[in-house]
Amino acid sequence: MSLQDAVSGVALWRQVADGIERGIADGRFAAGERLPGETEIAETYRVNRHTVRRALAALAERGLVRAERGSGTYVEAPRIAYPLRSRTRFSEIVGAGGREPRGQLIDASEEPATRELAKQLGLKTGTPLVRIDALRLADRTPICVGTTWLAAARFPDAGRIYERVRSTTKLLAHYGIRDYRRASTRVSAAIVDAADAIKLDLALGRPVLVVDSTDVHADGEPLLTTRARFAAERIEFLVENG
Amino acid sequence: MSLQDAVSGVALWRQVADGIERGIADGRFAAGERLPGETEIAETYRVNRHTVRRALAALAERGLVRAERGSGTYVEAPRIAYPLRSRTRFSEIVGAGGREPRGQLIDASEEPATRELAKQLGLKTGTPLVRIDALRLADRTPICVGTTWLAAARFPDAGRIYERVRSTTKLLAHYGIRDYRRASTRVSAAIVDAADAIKLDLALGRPVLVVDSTDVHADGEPLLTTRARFAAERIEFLVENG
DNA sequence: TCAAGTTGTCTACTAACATAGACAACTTGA
DNA sequence: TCAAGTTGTCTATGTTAGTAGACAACTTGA
Repeated sequence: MSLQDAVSGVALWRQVADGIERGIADGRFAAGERLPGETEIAETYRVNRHTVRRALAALAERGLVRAERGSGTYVEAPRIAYPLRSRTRFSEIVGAGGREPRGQLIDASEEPATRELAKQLGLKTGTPLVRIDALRLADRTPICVGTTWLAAARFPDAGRIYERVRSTTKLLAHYGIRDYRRASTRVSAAIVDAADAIKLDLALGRPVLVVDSTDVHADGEPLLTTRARFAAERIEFLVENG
Repeated sequence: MSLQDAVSGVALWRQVADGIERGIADGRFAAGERLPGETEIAETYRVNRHTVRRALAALAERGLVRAERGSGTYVEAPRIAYPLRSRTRFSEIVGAGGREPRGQLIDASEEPATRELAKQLGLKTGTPLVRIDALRLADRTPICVGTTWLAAARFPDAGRIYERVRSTTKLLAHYGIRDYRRASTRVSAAIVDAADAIKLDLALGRPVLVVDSTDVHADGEPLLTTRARFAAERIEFLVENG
């Protein structure tokens, strides 16, 4: 056969499911449209019809398709466009798409800075940091989980304050900071880990877009650094070019 | 157990391999460093040692780790930073990292514009386009495959010319275009498809960063549009912020 | 030298994956 | 109404993934 020799470690039905999902994501199968029949899909992927059924069942459980007995299987879903700008606000993007943005604090804690975090924030390794884990949703769909670190000494009680204001901008405003900007943004992709998969309601093995960013004060002082993981199947980034 | 109930369709050993790879990518395991012992990894992931061995074997085959009998398993690899700018040149980025950039034409053909491509290029659906598929490597490691479309009427023989000059900039220069800029860039993530997996020497099921971009003339006329797929495990994007 | 800890190899068993074929239940359009 | 095409369910069987335990081969440091 053609698929199974190429891959290892990923079940055939899963590969078929991913293939169909890619078709939905890139528009080959439009929302509302009928997918090819199970027999036809089985032929194109050169697998048994039962394998295709399993793939479709998995997609159906995630709400991407819906099977109708005697008729066919139909597509259900879209993707949100997310501009990467200096002052992009999550709520504005989601709101612009006619969806209701929501934020949710998962956890706030203190932990010492790793070498990497310390470098980002211009601190010494081991400096106490406030770590804030938050989840962002559009309507009821989870979009991303973000982990933000701030110097505990500079921003005392940041966790509790964030819990109240639920916004980074408002959090900084609380400490008298009204002007700040994005100093760096790094985008990469990875496979979702177990903890994020649960929070994002994402099947394990799915890709996430990982965005590492650092915000600095107008005078250049590093304020906070964030690592956000976006469900790749629900979002795409728009990069602004001069 | 903890992993297998959460996921379905992805083999346990594969999940362990991905977990370790993530650790390498984000620096938890630095290059040259010794990984925890197989028994310890088995305990942390709550799987059998044989499963861990299979995961490590897969990573070893991809050149990410190297096992030394009696001693331990050691990390081998890094990631290239790739700035997303208006006038970023692949060769400059790779060259700056001390690696030798290479380009390679995979295929050049003609095909009619889909609705989507026509929109990007400001043409009518069905207009004949030249399609150029190219692979880019750093030293001997494949970094990305890119598909570029140009209007066949505006750029006659573009495929053959590209084959000779092996550069988009030089190709446009051939038609007298010396000033052009990036009009839009969209970044998303997906799972590599079978064809790209072979070209990129990537295991199926691995994530790719998908970059859709359109370049326009100084006067705003759309020139070409590209869909490039980057091996996520070998690259990360840097977004420049004002 | 030697004990402790490492990777490498073997056998054995259970559960999940994949194929194969048959037929029921239902929808659609002629 | 009815035939063709669809999804849903069942049984059966071989292959791959995962667990379990034992021991060999090798490295390291005391």
